[in-house]
Amino acid sequence: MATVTIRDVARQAQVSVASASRALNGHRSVTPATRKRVLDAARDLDYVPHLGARSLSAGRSNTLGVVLPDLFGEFFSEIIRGIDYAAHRRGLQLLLSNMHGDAEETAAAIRAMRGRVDGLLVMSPEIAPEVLNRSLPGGLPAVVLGSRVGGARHASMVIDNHAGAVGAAEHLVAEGCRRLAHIAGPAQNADARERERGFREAVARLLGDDAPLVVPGDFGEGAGAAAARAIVAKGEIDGVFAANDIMAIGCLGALREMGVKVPEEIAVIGFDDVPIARYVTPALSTMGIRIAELGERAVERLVATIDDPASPPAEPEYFVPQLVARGSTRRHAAAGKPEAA
Amino acid sequence: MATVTIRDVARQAQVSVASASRALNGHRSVTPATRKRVLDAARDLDYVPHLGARSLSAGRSNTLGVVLPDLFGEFFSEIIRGIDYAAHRRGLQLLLSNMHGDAEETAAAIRAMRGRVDGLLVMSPEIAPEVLNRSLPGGLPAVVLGSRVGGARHASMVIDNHAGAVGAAEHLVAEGCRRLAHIAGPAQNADARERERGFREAVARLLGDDAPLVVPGDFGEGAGAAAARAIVAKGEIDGVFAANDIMAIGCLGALREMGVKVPEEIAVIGFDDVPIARYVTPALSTMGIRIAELGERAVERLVATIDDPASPPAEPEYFVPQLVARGSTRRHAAAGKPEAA
DNA sequence: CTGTTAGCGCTTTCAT
DNA sequence: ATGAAAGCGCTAACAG
Repeated sequence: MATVTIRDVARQAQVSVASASRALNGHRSVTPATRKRVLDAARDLDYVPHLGARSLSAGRSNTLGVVLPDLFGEFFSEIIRGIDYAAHRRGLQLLLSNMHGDAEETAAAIRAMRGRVDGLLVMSPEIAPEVLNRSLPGGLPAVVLGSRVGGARHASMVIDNHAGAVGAAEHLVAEGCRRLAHIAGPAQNADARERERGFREAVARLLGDDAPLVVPGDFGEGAGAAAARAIVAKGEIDGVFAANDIMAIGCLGALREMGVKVPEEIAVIGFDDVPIARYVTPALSTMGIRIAELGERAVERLVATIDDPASPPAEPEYFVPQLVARGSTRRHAAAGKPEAA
Repeated sequence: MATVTIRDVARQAQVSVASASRALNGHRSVTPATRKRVLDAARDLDYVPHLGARSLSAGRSNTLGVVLPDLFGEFFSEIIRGIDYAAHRRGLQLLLSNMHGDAEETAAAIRAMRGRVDGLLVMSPEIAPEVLNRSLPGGLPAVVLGSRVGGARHASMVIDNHAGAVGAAEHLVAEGCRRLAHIAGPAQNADARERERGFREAVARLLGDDAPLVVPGDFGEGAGAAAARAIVAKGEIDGVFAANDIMAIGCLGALREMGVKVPEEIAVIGFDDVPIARYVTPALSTMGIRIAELGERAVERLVATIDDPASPPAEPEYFVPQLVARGSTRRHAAAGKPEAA
């Protein structure tokens, strides 16, 4: 029980703590003999280094701080998986803090990481970039996920929501839909706003429709179902683009209950490609983000920044969602590419 | 950029670091005047305490270590959510390490937490309890999830896999199934073994079947599909209990492809109640564990142990899975409780 | 190659 | 109520 420290090891091995430290850390300037003595002592005493102390003295914690919003369901676990994978490979630990709250709480969470992490991964779509930027401690390397940070003081990785939304609309049109509707996400969510904007632009351009039906939503399943009812009530609509997969799935369920055939009568496409999308019936078409990959890439960039703090100041990096066409939009008998014709 | 320390605050406020520390931490023995000076200085300098240093000197990190297996898909995100929620409420941070590997790696992960956490939450179904027990640092409070730790040196919370499996079999029989098969999990997984054992016992007791069909699996979707084919090939079977939901879902898909009607011809039930279960068609019946709740409860227990290290030594706490009956087993027209008749 | 000496930034006796 | 000083456990110059 009596926690054994490096001093105990040193004493037992009959060397100074300095030598013990060197031996333990594999420095070259140690006689094989001493090294062995130290290592043996460590083993005998079942010594485990105190990483907290090491961080303090070495000025490096080998830990990455991760601040995520709670709102993401499967998105959350996927991105963590990617982050964890990349961090793990590099022998880095993760200090996690997923947010249930507002900007203030996020700022607090970020502050709470001071002195415990070498860098920060922050994802915070509901908070204005400037606010976020202000909360980020000056000296600490950080990578911001999802939102574009104005000042560009930090690296950022953003999902090209606009392009994704355009892609979704294009796909629906290619599949023969002529009256599109959109189920929007929360108004205060920047990603959601961009998706709506992309949708409106694409619909105007492709179909000449300047006032498409846009039903408000909140990224939740229930909102998707409610939207489906509104859409059916309105009539005419033969293609729906939901701002995320969860709402698309809610929509699918409600359409089925109402006896509307998907994709024949109404085609539905989502956004994200969460794992569930493949399992619903019909399988959900969606604009897929390789979420885990995004997480991995973020770690890579963060590590690069940590290793070279003077590195080039942060071109935002874009992730363009890719169309994943599944049953919920496949209206053509053949699966061939329509564009090829 | 020049990181501001408590000394800077002290100097600016014209007091000693000791007083600064006291004021900052809300100790009572500080003149309101001094306190104000210190707090103002801290604000002016934008001081953020160095939590790593604080941990070292105070001997408390306000951080919980979490070691989880990577193998759990949605299970993972749910339990993290529960843990995070409970930790967050108590102002605790989470140091995360999810394992991709073997016992050795797990041991390393656990060791790597020394000196950075006040306690440990470990879930490690693939590793023998004794090995685990040995890896756990002596002085560190810990709660083990999932496996029953032999020595009982640590608190543990276990899922009653056996009872869950029995419940699943009973439900299938109550729904009128007479020939049951089981899709088993990985042989080295303790949870999986218990589920199989429970299934065998129940089938023997309820149907007098001492050698039911048990198809091997690995908790993956593909294994579930393969098992479905084996089961259909064998014929006769009218009820399937899969050791987890993912395999059950794979099974459902394969059955549909083969044109087998679920639940009319074959009823299917899973284990876990991952979020996806509600979304497949037909919706998957399953033995549900309130995963997030389990995580929360684990934190509670861990905190209790940390606060009172001399507390009673670890009765294992059981979580009994509850039947969640959905479409994949509902063979009666009415949804009323069959037992009531 | 090894030991001695300073800290890392903070909390906490122990005096005053 | 406040300050001086001693460490938490470890690493990193700096001498030898």
